[in-house]
Amino acid sequence: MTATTDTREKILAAAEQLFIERGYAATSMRAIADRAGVNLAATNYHFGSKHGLLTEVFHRRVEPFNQLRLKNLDALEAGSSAPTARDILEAFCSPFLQGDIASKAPQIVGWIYSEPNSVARPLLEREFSVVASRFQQAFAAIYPDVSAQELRWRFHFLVGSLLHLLRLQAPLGDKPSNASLKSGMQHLIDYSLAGLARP
Amino acid sequence: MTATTDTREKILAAAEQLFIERGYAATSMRAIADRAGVNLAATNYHFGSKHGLLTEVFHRRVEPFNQLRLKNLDALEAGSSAPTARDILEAFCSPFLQGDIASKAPQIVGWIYSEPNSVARPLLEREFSVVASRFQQAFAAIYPDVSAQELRWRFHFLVGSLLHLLRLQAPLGDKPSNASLKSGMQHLIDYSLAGLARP
DNA sequence: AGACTATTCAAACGATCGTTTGTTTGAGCT
DNA sequence: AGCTCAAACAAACGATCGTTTGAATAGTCT
Repeated sequence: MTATTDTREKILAAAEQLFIERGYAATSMRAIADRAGVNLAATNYHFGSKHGLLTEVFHRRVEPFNQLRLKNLDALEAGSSAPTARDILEAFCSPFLQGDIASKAPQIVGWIYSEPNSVARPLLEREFSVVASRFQQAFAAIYPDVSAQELRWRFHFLVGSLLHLLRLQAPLGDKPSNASLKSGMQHLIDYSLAGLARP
Repeated sequence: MTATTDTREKILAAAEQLFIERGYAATSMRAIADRAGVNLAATNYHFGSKHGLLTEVFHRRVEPFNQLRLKNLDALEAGSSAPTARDILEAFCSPFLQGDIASKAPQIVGWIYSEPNSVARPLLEREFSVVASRFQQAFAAIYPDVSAQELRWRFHFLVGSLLHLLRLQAPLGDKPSNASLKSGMQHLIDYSLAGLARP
């Protein structure tokens, strides 16, 4: 039993890292098995196929991550005073900084968006559509004078900035580190608030 | 002679489209040769290797494109009155809308940023480092009270929003079209100006 | 103990990968 | 006419791909 979860976990960890480093298509099942230190056939035994492994790698990180986002938003909306735009933005972004639950989530999310549409789109729709619409509604409640269409654009650009931060961690020329993601997120929030809260 | 350039051009066009659709690693030389309607060996004959083909596909679109960006910026700085932030931002973004010179450039640029670092990074450094630093200097001249570090962050987020727009054309739920890229670019400029020009 | 189930393993399956080979083609030149 | 050489071609190279097989192994229950 422990051997099973051990093997599964080692495969997931190895696949996760290799997908982030090289992308899905450029990562072979053999490379995954080698890095995990398990037999090649174990990958197909536990996950059925390469695509099944991809789905599981992505889901196990993003699912608890999105749960935390929604919990944050629920807490805000259940509060006595109306949440500010900064509150909502931090509820959306801060889970990327929680080391315990989301140590790899930033890189996973940054990576999956960069896969070809045929690979990424089904996973994105399944995991993110609920969260995206919930947060857009939250912003709409704050900015009643901004049209839904305009708000979608602003949210779109916010997500783009966020993904770029997650993928590169720091601007070109700077070197990435854990600290730079945290401070980068603060810069991102200040930057995005200016774009979101326009007349 | 015309047969030569014909074959080269057909290969480049086919590779360009397939790289955008499926990504570099997932696109085979056979798929490229098939779509181009040429012999498989012609691909290696004309470009040396798959990586050589990638380099050429990327360079031939981005080179004239960046030239136009720099020409726009030169024209602004040579003008009688000092350029505004909007002027500079439009000099940076508008070439994506020039159908003749850059019909495929938006998708090419959006795609290359999403390739794994081992593939994308060398190409990005070679083609974009000059343009990026020139435009950052232009912004620095306008905002003398903003530190260079802070300005790099803001430029970083601007690029992220731009790339997200180029990759998806429209927010999720909306359908992409030529018109939506043009109007999306206007939304992007308004959005980014707010984030760039903060106290 | 013996039967049953879950997991690991070495080995191989056919398919497809990027690249190379040796030959044939055809236009330009003397 | 004969010569030259870039270009196109069919065919194959060895390597690697995702996946499957069937036997060996370990753990659990009666």
